[in-house]
Amino acid sequence: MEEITNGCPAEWLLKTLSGKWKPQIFRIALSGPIRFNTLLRQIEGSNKQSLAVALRELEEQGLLIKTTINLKPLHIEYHLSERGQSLIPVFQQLEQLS
Amino acid sequence: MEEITNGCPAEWLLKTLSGKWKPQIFRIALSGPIRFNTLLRQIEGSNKQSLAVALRELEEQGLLIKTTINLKPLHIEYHLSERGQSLIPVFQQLEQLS
DNA sequence: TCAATTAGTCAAAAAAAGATGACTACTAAA
DNA sequence: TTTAGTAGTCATCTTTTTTTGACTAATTGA
Repeated sequence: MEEITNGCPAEWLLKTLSGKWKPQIFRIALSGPIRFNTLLRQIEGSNKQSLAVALRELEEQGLLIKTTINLKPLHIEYHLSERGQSLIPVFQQLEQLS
Repeated sequence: MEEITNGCPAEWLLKTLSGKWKPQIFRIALSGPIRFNTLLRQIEGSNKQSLAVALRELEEQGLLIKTTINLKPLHIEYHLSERGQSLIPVFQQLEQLS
C-alpha cells in the first residue's frame, strides 16, 4: 500500500482492498463486528502478523473502526465504518454480476 | 496472481485488477481501445515490462481482447471484452460513491 | 541506408508483501 | 501458581511483484 490513487474511487477501492487477506476480512465484517483471534481461527492459512497489518490498514483507510469493549473479559472489536458500509451495494452488485 | 478466488466475484475482481498498473489500464480501456506504446506514454512512471505483463494477464483473465490490426502501419489493439464491459456499471457506481 | 516507431522479450536486481517464531502484557480460571 | 485466552509487536526470512536495461524483429520515412 502507501500511495495516493489520483482521485479515482474505483482505483482507491481496488488498492485499499487488495492484499492477501483484506477482501476476506472485509467480507466477514459485512455480517457483523469482528475480533482478532476469532478472525485468526476463521481464516485458515492466515497468521497474526498479516491480519494485524491488514486490520490496521483497513482502519487507517477508514473502512473499519476499532473499539475497545470494556466489559467482562475486555476485548477489541472491529466494525464497518459508514464508508465501509457504503461499499455494501457495490459488493452486492458484484455478486450478481458473475 | 495465479490462484482461485473461492467463488466470490468481488474477490475475483479485486484479485484480477490488483497489481500496480492494472486499475489504470482498465480505466483507460473504458473509454476505447488501447495500444501498447500509447499506454506507455500515458501512464507515467510505468515501464514496458510491467505493462506487457499486466496486458497479458488482463487478456488471460478475459477482461481484454487483443487484436492485430492489419491495416497500413500494422499495429495491435486491446479492447474490453463483454466481461470487461460488464464491469462498467460497477465502476460507475463507485465513482458516484465517494 | 540510417533513424524512428511499432510491440514486445529476457535475465537480473531491487523493492514490497507476506510468513514465521519468539516474545509481551493483561485477565481469569483451576 | 500455572495455564489459557485476549490482542497484539518485533526481527528476520522467504516469496512475490515490480523495475531496469539490453536486446529482437518488422515496418516506415528521410
